[in-house]
Amino acid sequence: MARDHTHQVKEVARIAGVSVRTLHHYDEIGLLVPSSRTRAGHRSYTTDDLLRLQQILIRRELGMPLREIKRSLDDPAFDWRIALQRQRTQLAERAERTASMLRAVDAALAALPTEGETMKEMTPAQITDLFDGFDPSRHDAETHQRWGDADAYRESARRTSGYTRADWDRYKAEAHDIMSAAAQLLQAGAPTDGDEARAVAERHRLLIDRWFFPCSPVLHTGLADLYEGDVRFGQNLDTYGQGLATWLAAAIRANAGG
Amino acid sequence: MARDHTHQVKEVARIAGVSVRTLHHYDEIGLLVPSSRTRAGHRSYTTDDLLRLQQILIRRELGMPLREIKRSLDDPAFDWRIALQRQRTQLAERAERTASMLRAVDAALAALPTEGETMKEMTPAQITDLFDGFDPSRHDAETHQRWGDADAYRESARRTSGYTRADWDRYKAEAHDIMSAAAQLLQAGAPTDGDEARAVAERHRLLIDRWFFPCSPVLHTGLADLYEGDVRFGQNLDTYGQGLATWLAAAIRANAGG
DNA sequence: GCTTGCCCCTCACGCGACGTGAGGCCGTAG
DNA sequence: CTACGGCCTCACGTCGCGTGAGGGGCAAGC
Repeated sequence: MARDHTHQVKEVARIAGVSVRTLHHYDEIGLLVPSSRTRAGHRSYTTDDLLRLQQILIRRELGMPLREIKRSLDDPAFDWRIALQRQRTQLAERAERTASMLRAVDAALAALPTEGETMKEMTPAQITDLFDGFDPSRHDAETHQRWGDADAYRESARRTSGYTRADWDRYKAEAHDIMSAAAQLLQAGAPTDGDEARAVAERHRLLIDRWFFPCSPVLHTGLADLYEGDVRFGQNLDTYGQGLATWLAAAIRANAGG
Repeated sequence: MARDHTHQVKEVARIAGVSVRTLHHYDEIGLLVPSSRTRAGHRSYTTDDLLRLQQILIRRELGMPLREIKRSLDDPAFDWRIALQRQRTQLAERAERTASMLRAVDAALAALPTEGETMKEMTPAQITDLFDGFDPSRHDAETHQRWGDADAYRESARRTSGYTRADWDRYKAEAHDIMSAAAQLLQAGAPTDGDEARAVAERHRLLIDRWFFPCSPVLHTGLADLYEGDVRFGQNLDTYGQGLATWLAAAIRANAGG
């Protein structure tokens, strides 16, 4: 229990996954001053020092500048609520940016010349689509105004809701195609880890991704569980063929795992 | 149609959401040299330049150093489609990471002592608890594979598959509770943006989050669309009551938006 | 014609969070 | 006694810009 053994720099660096120079730096700026030194002047880190380092690294990962980290750790009257809320808004902005960039990537993919065709000129609207989400002032409108105000919400709602009847019809058609393909494969006895099954799973993933939310392969497996587990949904999916939900879920996992 | 209009720096900066200085910098280091200059020496960006800029910004956001970006973009073997598709998945992963960090911060905020009354100084132990849900090892699995490797991976693997029969029964019971509650509210004519509806939506979000995948409120709205849009699912959900899918979707959006 | 703005230009220094040597001390092992 | 690995302290380099300073171009209004 009494692990009051002290560590020297290289050990600490290895344990924490940072460089020795970083520890020197943190010492220089007073962010992490080792509790003691050996007579030879070598830095000697205690377990408490390691805990402090852990806190430092967590905050650094959150994007907090070192100066702020120092204050937050040294000042007992530090206002955590404000700090955390600021981190929250920063993270929320980052999330928005990432999501918007995904849309931008999609826009760029859509603008790609199809099969050897030459690139067409783009309309201004297409160009702005390319950079949708890159402009900080846009989500300033969203975040600063509490997310819920009319304009900003509608802008974001373009993805999160408000599909038209025609949109739904298109979605249903696309979904139907994929489900039919899956049902055919299932009936033909195709293995869930085969190339065809993976292709179907990937099509399904991209469908979700385009229509609803960023759907990485990993998240897709979670969705597969949801499909498979939710009997209500499974029963209906199975109208396409006995056990289709299970089959598709397995294919999705194979697609993500390989 | 022939939109071969060129843009000057400030326009490009505004569109792309970067500073003019940044564009100057990219010009200096040869990363993005505008195709032409006016006789006055002003930079003049074409649509192709904008496309290149988009690539630059995406890669930058993904943490690629500018020097590498330049090399990869100048490489004659560069394939737009492959690059864009790879970026799609990387962005999706990043979105997941950001979402999980957001939830960790939210959890920390929720764990804060309520209202300045008893808001004395926090003990180091309390602070540690605050960040309990925020173990960097999880994210590092993706970034540099530092701290934890096996454990973190297993944690995530456990989530993505392999539920037992008993697990499913428990899930179904929990889901049934929530759906019943929602059906009751719907029948009682409760508004979708009321406190009760939001509570149900939040319970649903946490259900998904615990059982299937990290489910932020924003992603939850996407799932709501999926619920609402997927007639097959909607029909079944509606066995709980007429129009339940639509009602729940609206409640979810209200819960995310407010 | 001249000023007023607004946009543009080129230096050029500053900054945060380290990286990267240079040059030297400490202690143990051969 | 020397080699070696780990530690130390300067101190300058790097990356991706921010932030002025000092000045030109050009259309609009006085």
